[in-house]
Amino acid sequence: MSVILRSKVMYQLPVKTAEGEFALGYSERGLCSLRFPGTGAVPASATRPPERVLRWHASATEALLKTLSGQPARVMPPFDLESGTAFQRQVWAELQKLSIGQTLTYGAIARVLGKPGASRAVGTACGRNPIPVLVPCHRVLAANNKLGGFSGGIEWKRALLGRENVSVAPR
DNA sequence: CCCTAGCGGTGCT
DNA sequence: AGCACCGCTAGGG
Repeated sequence: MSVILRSKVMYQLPVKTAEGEFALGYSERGLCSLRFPGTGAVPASATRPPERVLRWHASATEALLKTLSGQPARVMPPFDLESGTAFQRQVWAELQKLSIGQTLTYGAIARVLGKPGASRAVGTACGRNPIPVLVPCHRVLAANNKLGGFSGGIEWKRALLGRENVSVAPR
């Protein structure tokens, strides 16, 4: 009777910011995706989302604006991260423990998970994070204070960290 | 700086 | 089952 549900995006709603329009996706369980500006138009919902989703979106909007400005989010919507593998969800859970300006390395997360050789796999899992910014994969750096990668575009990572006053090694 | 070997999880054949 | 792909890392030149 237990079934692994793919987190289906049922509603997509926009968030207008100074940096452009983000697209937030919601399943029946909560926020399940965040797309950066310029990654495709936000499709208009055929039907008006239920109140519950609108409340989630209000929380997510505030949290996103706060995080983009380098301030702690006061509220968060529920996250639906069930689409991930067990390993990915463990990594994403570690990301959620990081507050503004707090960073870890890929290797450190691997060690925390008891898999010290899995730093590269941690990087891949970060890259699959469906809710960047709010699940702060941008706070994971490579060894020696280097920037590492970012699926949403390395300039976004640099900007997000800069807003949080995190200094990163040049090159 | 560069290059290389080794690494683990994932997804596609 | 095999294999290529990766947001990595440590070590060496």
